[in-house]
Amino acid sequence: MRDPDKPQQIIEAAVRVFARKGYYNSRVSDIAREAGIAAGTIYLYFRTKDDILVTLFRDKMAQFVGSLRKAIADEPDAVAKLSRLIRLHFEMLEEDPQLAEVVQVEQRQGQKFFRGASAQEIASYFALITSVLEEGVAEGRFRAGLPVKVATKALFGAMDQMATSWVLGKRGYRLADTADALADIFLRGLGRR
Amino acid sequence: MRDPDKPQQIIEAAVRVFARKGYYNSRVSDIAREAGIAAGTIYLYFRTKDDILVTLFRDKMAQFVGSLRKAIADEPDAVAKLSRLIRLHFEMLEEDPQLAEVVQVEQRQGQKFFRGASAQEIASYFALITSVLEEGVAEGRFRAGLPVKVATKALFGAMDQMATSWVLGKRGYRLADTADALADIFLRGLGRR
DNA sequence: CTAAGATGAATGGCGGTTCAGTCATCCTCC
DNA sequence: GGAGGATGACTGAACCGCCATTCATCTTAG
Repeated sequence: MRDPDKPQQIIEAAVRVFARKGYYNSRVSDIAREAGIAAGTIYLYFRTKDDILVTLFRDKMAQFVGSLRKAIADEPDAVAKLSRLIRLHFEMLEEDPQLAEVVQVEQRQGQKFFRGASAQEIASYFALITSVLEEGVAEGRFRAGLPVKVATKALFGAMDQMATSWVLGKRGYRLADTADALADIFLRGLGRR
Repeated sequence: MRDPDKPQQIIEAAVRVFARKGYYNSRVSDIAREAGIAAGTIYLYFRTKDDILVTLFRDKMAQFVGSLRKAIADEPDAVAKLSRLIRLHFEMLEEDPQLAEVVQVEQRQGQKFFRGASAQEIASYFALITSVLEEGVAEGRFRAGLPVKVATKALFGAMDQMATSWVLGKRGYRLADTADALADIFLRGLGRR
């Protein structure tokens, strides 16, 4: 009789609370109140407070990468795929500003985040980008001998920084409006000629 | 009679301790022991534990940007400046792996870091990059109409991600060896043609 | 001798976690 | 069909370990 989507509700509540106050300033009891349950109940579904953050990130990230993967599959070539990927990355963050706040600013809690459970989810995003780049090289749309690993990290880092700046700037402009400019830099940077 | 470089010693000790155990797993008493002083002494020089982290970052970052600024001033044009900046950024991190660990992984403790005292130091690094890009446009070495703000964030983000990946990968290769590949991507991406 | 720096044991409070008790729901048996 | 019992999700007040910070005391330089 355990509510099967209570964990989900707790996670959604946690996103709102973390976005508002930051992870370390949030009390487990705050999350409980936001979710309309008692503090103790959270421990029926999550082992620790950290576990909430980790699960939150895993879920959201898996969803994020899944959507991206599906969406770019439609595109005809690597150039189109890359443009679409950048634009979609930005659009998805814009659609859920609270999640964006948490992911960009709160999520990166030291070793826990970077070396911990989240590493795999990031790796799968890297793999997605890498596959697009390799496809582009195979198609001859990106230059032969492109250092794919470097380019993957560079692109991810660039998108990530764009997103972080946007969040820190109180989202005072449309992030997706910068997608073309960023794509342009990278397409030139990766292309032949 | 206050030792004028005791704060510096405490900071250096903190770098070592934070690099080893992470910020949140480090006790103030650990830092004291590492510095060879009593825990209470730290509070003669720093208001709180957070203050140590913030000061650490401010000092190191100001130094970092200062060195970069000085070094690239020698270079003849924006292309050379950009290449030099990327290489130097990487070399400086490689020279002090413990500091790199702290800056890349431990430093980004949520709101404190991003919105707090460190923001200004990052802004000054952004300003440095922006000035190089604008110079490049003025020289005609980068294309006219280059979206300088986007390019600044993209380049910073790319370097930052390269550094983070390198730290997380246990520094199993030479970071500076990737500088040319990264510079290449950006110089093509920003250039004319 | 004095004053300022240094010490480190003691403190306080904070907040994650626990767990004894409550209650709603479902089952069983007369 | 309803009374009583069993189940287990849920509650939230209390606990307790932790550790940053303090301060009475000591040390040392001048």
